[in-house]
Amino acid sequence: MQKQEPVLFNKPLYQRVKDHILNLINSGTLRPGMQIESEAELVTTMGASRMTVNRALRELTAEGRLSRRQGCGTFVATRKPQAALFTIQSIADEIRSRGGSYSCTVHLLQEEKASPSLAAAMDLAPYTPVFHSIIVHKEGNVPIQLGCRYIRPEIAPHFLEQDFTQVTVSDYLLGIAPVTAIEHIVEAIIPEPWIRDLLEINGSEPCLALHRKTWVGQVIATKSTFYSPGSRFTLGGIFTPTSPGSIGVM
Amino acid sequence: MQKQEPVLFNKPLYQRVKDHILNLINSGTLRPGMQIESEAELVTTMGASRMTVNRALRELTAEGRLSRRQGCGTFVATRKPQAALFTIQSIADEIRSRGGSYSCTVHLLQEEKASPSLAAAMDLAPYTPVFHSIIVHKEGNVPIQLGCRYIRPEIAPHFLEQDFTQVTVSDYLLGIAPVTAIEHIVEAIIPEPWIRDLLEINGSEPCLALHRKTWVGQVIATKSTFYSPGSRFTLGGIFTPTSPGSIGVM
DNA sequence: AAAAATTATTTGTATATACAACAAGAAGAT
DNA sequence: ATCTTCTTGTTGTATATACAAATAATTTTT
Repeated sequence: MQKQEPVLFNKPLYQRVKDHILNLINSGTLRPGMQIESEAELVTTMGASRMTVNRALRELTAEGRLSRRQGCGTFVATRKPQAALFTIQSIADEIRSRGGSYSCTVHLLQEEKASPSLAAAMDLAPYTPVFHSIIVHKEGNVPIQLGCRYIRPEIAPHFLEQDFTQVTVSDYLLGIAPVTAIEHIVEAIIPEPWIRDLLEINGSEPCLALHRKTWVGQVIATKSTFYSPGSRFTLGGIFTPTSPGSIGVM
Repeated sequence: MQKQEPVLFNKPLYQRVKDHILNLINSGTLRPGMQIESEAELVTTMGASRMTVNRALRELTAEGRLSRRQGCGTFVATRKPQAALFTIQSIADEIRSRGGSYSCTVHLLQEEKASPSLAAAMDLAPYTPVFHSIIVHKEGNVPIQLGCRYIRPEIAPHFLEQDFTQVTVSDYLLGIAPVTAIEHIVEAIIPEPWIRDLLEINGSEPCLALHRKTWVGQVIATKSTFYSPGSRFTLGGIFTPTSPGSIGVM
């Protein structure tokens, strides 16, 4: 006997509630900051139980589309464009999240005049002033990476006054400007002597260099990160179609 | 009179269940791929109801720490594997490693003459022949990413004869040529209609585009990958000074 | 009028229950 | 032996209920 085909194309109910809200947001009916129906109202309009509605709204909140306040209501999240799409994870968090003790040393933090080659890379006129920082990040006493940054001063006028042993450069910059694009180049190099010194490398071992250009509108910051030999990192990783978008960058 | 401070350090129960699992993972008691207690067992060991346990495990799954299969069990998600200096991880392995069924569709595989802009990006003379492929990768029936590649023919003369439903393009190319440098550019775009069609996107949701240039000596291949909305991936991640270097790239 | 207390609304968490869907193994039929 | 069917255990979803906690509006008191 043939088994009856259920043919249940229907998505789960909580997913239909999520789609319903997303449609209202994407179509512009619900705009950022506006309050949406309460759970109780959605229970009647969608014909779902409150727990199901609650799950839908909770997941949309975790995905950064909604913002909820107990006792107040549910609102369409104001999407700082990059906040929903980009989460740039700091090296400090990375180390602490695996139980290590993080510290860093600021070896240089000053204004310089851009060399012609740097100016070209940053779309500047030669000898324009730029901010330059060199910071070594450590896990315990072991140097992990060396960050060498050049930043256009107009983006962060008070850059030189910051205490980057307390707030990472990334965190500081991300609090100031919305990133619109990132470019990465990865290469294997023989580090120059000054890099070997700061990373406490003995011989002439090859190490990884990751060069990052960050666009903030048309303006540009560049960072070169040098990793101690034997370091590994992952470009690419897990991704799932249901989870919120995030990009972690060291 | 000062109001009495409630001092309620207790986290919610579902959070304590999450912490419990995370501790077992981080301490190494539970290793990637191992099966964890079933919901029913956690109900007894943690003293929570099944719905609460279910919520904890569901959120950990959404966060990429666990992998669940209906009827089978819950497993610690396998994160970064491998060694070698460069390990370019294929999307197929990525999907299979978390228990999904991988498939792909070759929508285009032909020789074309490079447009002036493409030729400039690839360091070619305009209208030089290049190989062009468009492939959609799916997990189950859900399109996950769309890969659009241009390749210099002299690198892979038999490119057009391959069956890329059996071997991924990445695997094929890596078997031929040693990569010497990679460049990534990540951006958020509103996908063009033909991309929306292939990724089965309804509205005009923004999706991530990852553009990769690959140097093989001086020669160049380019790939643009478009991710379905809501996808997340990680650029950067865990790195340890003791483990062999590896770079996974999708 | 201002402050305090109360009430109503809304979200946050937790439980018990139920059934569906899937996977793997066991038992039975061929 | 091999295939089929059944059973069992697992996760996935949905509901009704309950109480806690935060916020806003209202009422009462001073």
